[in-house]
Amino acid sequence: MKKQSVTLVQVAAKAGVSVMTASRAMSGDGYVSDETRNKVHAAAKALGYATNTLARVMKGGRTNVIGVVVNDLGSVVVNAFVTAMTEEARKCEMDLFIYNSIGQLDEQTQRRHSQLLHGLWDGLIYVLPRMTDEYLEALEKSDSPIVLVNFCRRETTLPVVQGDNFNAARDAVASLIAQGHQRIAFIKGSHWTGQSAERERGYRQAMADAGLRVDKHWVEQGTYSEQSGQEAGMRLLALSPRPSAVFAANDEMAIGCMNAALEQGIKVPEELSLIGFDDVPSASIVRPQLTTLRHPIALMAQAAVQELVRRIQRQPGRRQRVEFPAEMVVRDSTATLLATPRRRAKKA
Amino acid sequence: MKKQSVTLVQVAAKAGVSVMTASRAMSGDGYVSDETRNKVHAAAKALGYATNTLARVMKGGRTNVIGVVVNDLGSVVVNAFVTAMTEEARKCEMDLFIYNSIGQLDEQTQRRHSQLLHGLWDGLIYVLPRMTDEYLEALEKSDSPIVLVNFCRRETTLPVVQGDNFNAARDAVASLIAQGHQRIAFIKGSHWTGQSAERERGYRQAMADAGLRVDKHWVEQGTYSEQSGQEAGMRLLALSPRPSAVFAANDEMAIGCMNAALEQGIKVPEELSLIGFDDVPSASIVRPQLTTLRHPIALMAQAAVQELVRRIQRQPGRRQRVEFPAEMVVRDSTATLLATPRRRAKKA
DNA sequence: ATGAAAGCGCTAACAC
DNA sequence: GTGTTAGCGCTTTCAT
Repeated sequence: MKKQSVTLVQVAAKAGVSVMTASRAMSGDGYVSDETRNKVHAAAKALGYATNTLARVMKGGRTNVIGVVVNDLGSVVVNAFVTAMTEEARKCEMDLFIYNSIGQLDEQTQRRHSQLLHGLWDGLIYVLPRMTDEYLEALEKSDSPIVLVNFCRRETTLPVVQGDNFNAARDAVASLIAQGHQRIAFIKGSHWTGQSAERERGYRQAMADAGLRVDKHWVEQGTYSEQSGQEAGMRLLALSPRPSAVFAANDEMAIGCMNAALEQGIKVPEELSLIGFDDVPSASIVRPQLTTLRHPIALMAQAAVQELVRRIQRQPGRRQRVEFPAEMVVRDSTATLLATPRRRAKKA
Repeated sequence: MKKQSVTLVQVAAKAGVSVMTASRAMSGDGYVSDETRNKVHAAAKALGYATNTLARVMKGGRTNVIGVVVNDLGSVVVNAFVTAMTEEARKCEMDLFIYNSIGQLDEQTQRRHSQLLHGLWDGLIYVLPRMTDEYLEALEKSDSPIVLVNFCRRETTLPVVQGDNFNAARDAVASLIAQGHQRIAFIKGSHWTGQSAERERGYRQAMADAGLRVDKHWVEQGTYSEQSGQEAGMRLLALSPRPSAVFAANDEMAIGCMNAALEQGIKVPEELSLIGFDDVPSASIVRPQLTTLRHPIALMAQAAVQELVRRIQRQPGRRQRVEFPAEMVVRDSTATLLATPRRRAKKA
């Protein structure tokens, strides 16, 4: 720490009081006469004194800092969460640091974190976490305040704030069915957070509710990337008869699928309806604009920060798992299926 | 800090040595017999010991943490920088935390930071910083390692890593002139980092080099937002004669301008050529795809981290200001001006 | 090669 | 109201 420039000792000396009195005057709790307080404040200002947070932490104090751990800050959704959380944290008079853990959270990284971060944060929020079960278990045992956002891969004792993927997906697919679609495909994303699985569950539920069979070729595995969506799209569009609608686990894959369709001269939405998830900016830039589903990110971010703050302050936490309904954004990539063109698409 | 679970004291006790020996064994410097070291390591592992970074810092040690301060994490460019820096930091065996200071850095926030961060970071990188002169001066006086990225609003004694805005802008505008354009407009961005001013300087230089006059109505003030670009575009396209090309200080504004043109039925690039800056993802999604300029973000991020690490290790820093050439990405929003349609655009 | 003591800057707990 | 004592977990002396 290279000898902090100005310490409480100097402030106290300048103000002609004891260190403890200076401490009380600065922190605001404990009895200090107005006169003394003013003297101390004046001295502190004159010297340009700044509290050494580390030293305070060493004594068990709060830092008023929230840590947010993400796996992929480049993701638009993650980014939106982080930004909204930063604003909400500020409202709670807290600061917020972001740790971009590229890749999976395993025991190794866990070590580093608990070492490095222990004591630095008052609490931690994991946004769309990709973590091993071991890591999660370690977190569950920890006694420091933690909140998970959009994690539903498995049950946990930690508080979770999440968007409703199942119902959103079911309703979206139901709306396709209502438009006359029967051969509806689904492109999965990575399994990390469990969101893709929930969306798939919603998809299957809607199909089942309508008494429609799900052909095993209609469910493709992607990786949330546009590229993977395009590849999955190629495979789906090569089927005969081909699906008349595709629901992708996120917008990027839906856009990739759209590109695959356009490449083959298949018109969207006339010949192929598409629905994505997340409502990223690109969704309203591509033509046709993408119909999609959207979590209320700002609300969720607020809820997560507030829940964390509550736990930091040892107030009774709210419910253990809070779920927010998603919203469907209908744009131009979905249309009623007029006639069912039973032509066999044989072209490569 | 709520009583750290396992401390060196316990490890030492378990290994049957003194705390100091345990410390030496863990940190690796100082003489410790192999046997003792092994005993200590075993004990540490068994107990799940993790060094308390804070305590170490209190004694003047390094944290191996780099802090990155940004003003707007939502910006695609900022985000790309941060991601690249995180990767580079990891290569240097450092961790990297991000602080998203929404809005301007002034004396108030400066206080908080120097307080909170002092001792926590080994060094700080400011990416596209928006700071008051007072803040910058405080930074210049500080003796902790600091690197600025893409800041050129004014001279500074701090090391700066930046992209070459002037030459990039000049060459881009020169290429428009080579395509026959003469009435070329420029849309400025916010003044924070000074990058817009440099791009404007390049624009004016290219015009002057070609002996072209810059009509004062051709230079519009925007705010880097798509909305502001659209508004500036409306004003520019209402001029008579109207500009045949627009160079915007960033892609978002160029896209806004493109939308303004499309709304008025002005064809891009046939009737209006457009060049942006940054090469954000949207630039290749819009139709026509946007011609733009791009800083080598990954290289710059690496340079910034490496320079910072050098200064942290008290190695002789390299040059005080490093500039990277930008690259022009020619897409479909620019075209040769065939005939100069001198028709008066009178429609509102 | 190992250990003992001192102290980084701050604040809870107790005096006065 | 204010001062004194002690100690957070670690590492830098200095001694052994």
